[in-house]
Amino acid sequence: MAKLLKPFYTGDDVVLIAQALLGKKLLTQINGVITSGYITETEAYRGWGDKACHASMGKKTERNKIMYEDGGRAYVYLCYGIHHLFNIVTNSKDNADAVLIRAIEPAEGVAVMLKRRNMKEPKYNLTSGPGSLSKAMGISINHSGQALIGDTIWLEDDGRDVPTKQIIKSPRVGVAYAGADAKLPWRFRIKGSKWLSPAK
DNA sequence: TGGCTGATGCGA
DNA sequence: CGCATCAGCCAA
Repeated sequence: MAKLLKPFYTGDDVVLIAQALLGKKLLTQINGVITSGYITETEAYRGWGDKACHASMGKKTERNKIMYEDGGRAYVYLCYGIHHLFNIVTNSKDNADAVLIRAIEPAEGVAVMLKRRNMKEPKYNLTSGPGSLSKAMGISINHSGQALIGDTIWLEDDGRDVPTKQIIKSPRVGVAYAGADAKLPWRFRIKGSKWLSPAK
């Protein structure tokens, strides 16, 4: 329905944006085929003062430089040499914030998603987990830097409301190396959804 | 529960 | 230039 536009992404509080993204619809159009799903799980990463962020303490590399651009772009990177993880860059230029999308609830194009994942029938793990959902949606590192305002990857507000009390807040996954920042409750999940990555 | 996987970005 | 690192998945 209503496509999310630039101002949504350029807000300066990535923790709020990460929560606002819950219930929003993520769509991709790859080779003319549309797949989509509703976001059920996110994590916030802040460039300034968050050691768990790729761009913490102003660290800038060939891979993460896209995080320093202004909001509304995709940041896709390869994890463990296998998994393509999809992030949404937020905030203004030189504020390297991003939201990692960890899980979605499939909507359109389920048959295509199954094919991409070599699965026969839909199971809850079809799109739960950041690597899984990228694969199901056809997102790869080739899309890193891609604007989210176009017609390849974009988000819509379909009117799904996620009240604050329905949001589970917990520490982020796999960031033990970040010291005290590992305890920040910046992982957000929709309470009761069956389409979440395994709780830890 | 552990093995696999390979680009990334360090230190040398 | 080489190798340790790693924000995960899948087959058992």
